[in-house]
Amino acid sequence: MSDLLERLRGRGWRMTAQRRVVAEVLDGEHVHLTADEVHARAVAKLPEISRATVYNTLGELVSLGEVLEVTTDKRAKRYDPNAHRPHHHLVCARCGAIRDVRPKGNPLADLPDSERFGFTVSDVEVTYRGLCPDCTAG
Amino acid sequence: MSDLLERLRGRGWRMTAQRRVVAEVLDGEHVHLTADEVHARAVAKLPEISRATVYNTLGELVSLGEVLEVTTDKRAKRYDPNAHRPHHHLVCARCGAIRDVRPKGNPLADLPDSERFGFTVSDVEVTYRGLCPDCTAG
DNA sequence: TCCTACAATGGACAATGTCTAAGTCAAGCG
DNA sequence: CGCTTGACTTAGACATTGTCCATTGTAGGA
Repeated sequence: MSDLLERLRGRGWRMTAQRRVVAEVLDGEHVHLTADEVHARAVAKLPEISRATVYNTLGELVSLGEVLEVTTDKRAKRYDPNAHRPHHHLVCARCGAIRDVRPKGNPLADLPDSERFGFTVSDVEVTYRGLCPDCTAG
Repeated sequence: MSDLLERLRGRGWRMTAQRRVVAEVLDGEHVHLTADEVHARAVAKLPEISRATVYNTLGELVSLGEVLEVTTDKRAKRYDPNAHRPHHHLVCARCGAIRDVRPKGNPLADLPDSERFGFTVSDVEVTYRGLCPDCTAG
């Protein structure tokens, strides 16, 4: 949204048609798109945009903390525009559908010092796996 | 170990030199290898083993539940021979090192029905991210 | 020992992501 | 308003990881 564009401009991001389009695509649908899906949608709005630019722009958005990378399977990374609201993911093992969920506890607190092996732990990623209603029925 | 080979034989697995080598590699080091790393180590023991066979065998071991697939980044899948002891992973964001850890809580229980959206949830995967001691210091 | 179904091989192919050299353009400056 | 400049974009080659298939080999039973 313009929010996002505003923030980026404020950080000295040079605004180009390509970047605007990528940001719009991410903001338009709050689903988790792969880089290629983002590219496909971007091409629909700006036919000459290149794949490299989409990858670059996504990478920059991730660095800036505006977008999260999600790796649920080992196919493509997915990009999650919902970076400012902490949440986890529920993935269908059959069809790959992804839902955002918000469990109760705080998994970070569940990792005692004795299990940290000197690591500076800064983040947790929780992925629930199962079958979505459609795949359960089918 | 022979344990693993025993179990596989008991399930009617046809025993070949290639499969034995792959099982040995996985069992030898309790670290998390990528498919190509498994292949490299297997080649050292049995030079003519092919990449396809390693991939096939790893896939079968996963299907049989003897080995777990771990996807921490979007590089290669990693294979975790520690399938019979539930655990989670602690990953260094810089160098990629992986440790097995055992947090206290049960994240499955932290996902209320209202957040399950009709899914049949069967599994959770928790990945802690941070910096390992070496990378924290460096 | 011989048969046969299952397994292995190797090489082509597919999917995703990265890099580079050259051209293009946003935005500040005069 | 028109330069200038360095950041941005492009196209396509390349790299990595994984999958498929037709052919050849072999484990294990009869």
